[in-house]
Amino acid sequence: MLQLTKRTEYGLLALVHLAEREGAVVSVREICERYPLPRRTVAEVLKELQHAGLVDSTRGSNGGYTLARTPELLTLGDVVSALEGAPPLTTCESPIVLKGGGCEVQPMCPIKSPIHRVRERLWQMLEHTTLRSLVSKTAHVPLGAPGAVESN
Amino acid sequence: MLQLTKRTEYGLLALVHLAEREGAVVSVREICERYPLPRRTVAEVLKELQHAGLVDSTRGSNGGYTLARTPELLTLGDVVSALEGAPPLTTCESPIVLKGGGCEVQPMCPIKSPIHRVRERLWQMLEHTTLRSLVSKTAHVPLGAPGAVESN
DNA sequence: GCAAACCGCACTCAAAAGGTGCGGATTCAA
DNA sequence: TTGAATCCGCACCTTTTGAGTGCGGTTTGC
Ligand code: SF4
Ligand code: SF4
Repeated sequence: MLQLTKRTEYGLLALVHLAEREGAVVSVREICERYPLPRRTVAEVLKELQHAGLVDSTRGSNGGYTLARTPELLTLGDVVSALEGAPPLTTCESPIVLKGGGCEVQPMCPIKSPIHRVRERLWQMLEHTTLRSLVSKTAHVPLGAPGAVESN
Repeated sequence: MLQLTKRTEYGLLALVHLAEREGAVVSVREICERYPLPRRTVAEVLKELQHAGLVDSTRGSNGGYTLARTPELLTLGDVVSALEGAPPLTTCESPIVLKGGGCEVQPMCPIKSPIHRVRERLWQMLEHTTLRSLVSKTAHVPLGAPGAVESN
């Protein structure tokens, strides 16, 4: 399904919050007080982002995460790539799996090449969308609004 | 996962074949002799495409499917839309589901708007890719190549 | 009448996504 | 020193989605 995973959304939200608090060490708890997200899963995602080198972690009592680069150098593509792998878009062209022998149609596939082209474009779009552009557009939203949601 | 479903690929392959045999009534059997695909599932897909008005069906002994429009007017977007619904890209912005009450973050979501923008772009790409462009690029491939695949 | 094709529903099976349990290590601060 | 807060790592479970099939029916041409 042509859709981003929830994990990716969580990651983006977390990164946006990290960017807003530029430089500060931010705990998962704080992120989940800002947005009504499952704490544990967000932690999972942050861990993956740290593995991918997008954020740095500080352990201990006042620990948390910080951006590893400036928001200008952090793209949507980086996040997607870190959390979902490069977008294959088709079953073949996937650098990861290729299990089960791959697609039988491949040698005669007429749609492989055109779809590959679409994939490249999509990827370019993602890589040209920086975290900065996500933050700036919402820097003026009211922060104090009590959402009053109950999930976790 | 940012990926097209196999059903969509099957649909595209079928449509390409229909386009190649312009106007002719083509049976599912013939498509599956051309490409090594699970016959039954392709039939399922064709049925969906017919429901969406992309192909016409003819019943009976010499029955099969034909394109409902010319390849120039049939876009990748039409196919994806028919088989997967419009690409939501995010959990919200999905015109179909919205079950479970939708996303709790929505009222304060900083990434909704930018991602929506990406989605629009993607959608435009898909809608500007016609079936014709898929066919023409492979009109010269050798058709008699015996792939020698065993599935189905 | 028979065979070939589409029609329609519902059902199973497998994979992916989403989320959690639990114990451990690290740091800070009282 | 003690304890609370935080990240760490692995494995596990549950829900959702995707892929494919069973089976009987209807339509059409020979
Ligand atoms: S070879 Fe063609 S049909 Fe097979 S996975 Fe790639 S694009 Fe899809
Ligand atoms: S509101 Fe934001 S977090 Fe929620 S589904 Fe939409 S984009 Fe994702």
